[in-house]
Amino acid sequence: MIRDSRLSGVLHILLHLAERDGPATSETLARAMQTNPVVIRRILAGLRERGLVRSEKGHGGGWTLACDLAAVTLRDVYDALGAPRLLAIGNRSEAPDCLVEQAVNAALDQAFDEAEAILLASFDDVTLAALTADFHRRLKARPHASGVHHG
Amino acid sequence: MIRDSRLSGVLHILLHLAERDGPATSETLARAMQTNPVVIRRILAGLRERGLVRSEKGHGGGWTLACDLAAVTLRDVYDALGAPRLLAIGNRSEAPDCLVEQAVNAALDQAFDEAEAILLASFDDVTLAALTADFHRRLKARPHASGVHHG
DNA sequence: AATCACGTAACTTTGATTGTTACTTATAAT
DNA sequence: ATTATAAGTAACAATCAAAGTTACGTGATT
Repeated sequence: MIRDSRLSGVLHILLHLAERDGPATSETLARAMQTNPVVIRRILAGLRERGLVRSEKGHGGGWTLACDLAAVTLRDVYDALGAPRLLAIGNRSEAPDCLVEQAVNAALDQAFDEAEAILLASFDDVTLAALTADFHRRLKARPHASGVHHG
Repeated sequence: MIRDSRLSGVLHILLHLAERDGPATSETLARAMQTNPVVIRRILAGLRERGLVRSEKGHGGGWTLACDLAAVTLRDVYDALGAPRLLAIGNRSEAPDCLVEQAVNAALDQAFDEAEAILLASFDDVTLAALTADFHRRLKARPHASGVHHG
């Protein structure tokens, strides 16, 4: 079971954008994220629809932030990604008329629902501004680091 | 991202075993679970090492419960499966020296750890006996259902 | 001995994500 | 206008883990 790291990745991108003046191209972002420009465009397409980023074609084009960092939470970003599944384990949904399976599912679903709610509530509590603030704290503590990527 | 349903599946198996007198063969269990005997053996192998089930070879052999249902929790079963990953999303762990990534990871890890702890605590709270009790409640509410599989 | 059932290694299939190529469309600079 | 740049997107390939399958070995019962 492979871990979906799109949320982590897109936050990474947003924070990088926040540290730039001008637009960043998919090409640039892809190099920073060690992936492919098309992957970047795919991920950011959802965010653009939510008004979190803007894209411009042609010369001098690329991606820019289009939101107030203090007003956007991890939950907003998660939703913009299409609210992907949070839990790696789940119920077999075959034979739902089996009473044994119903009993098992009922017990597990309660635990799963609770955990998901906790996670989403945590996402609600963190703004992008809090992340950039944390980044600058780290930068201050290690001033020799540039904060941007080399490759 | 595919969901790991081994926990759900193995609980299903354990409850079925609890409803039987004699041993059940991998063949029988596989039919009930709509899967392959080898898959059953693979899953139950971990449980046998933990003493939750016993297996006997040869004529009249098969799988039997080897534990006190009231003393075993979902957590024990989960651990016997090798404590598979609970969360479907996670951090990109590339470029860990990037301060942006560190800030992102710190925020997410806190949320992830909390959700995992909640989930495991829920597992601790449910015994197999509670599951069988729930099954019998359902059976009583729908007495026409057999509780076992047809196939 | 013959049959039954688990033990296990090796391989195949499946399903979702991610990566890649190729091409189109829109914008800016010359 | 032409050229260069960069996103938009469809289609395809590569990857990877889980699940399924085959084949054969081991041990127990009859």
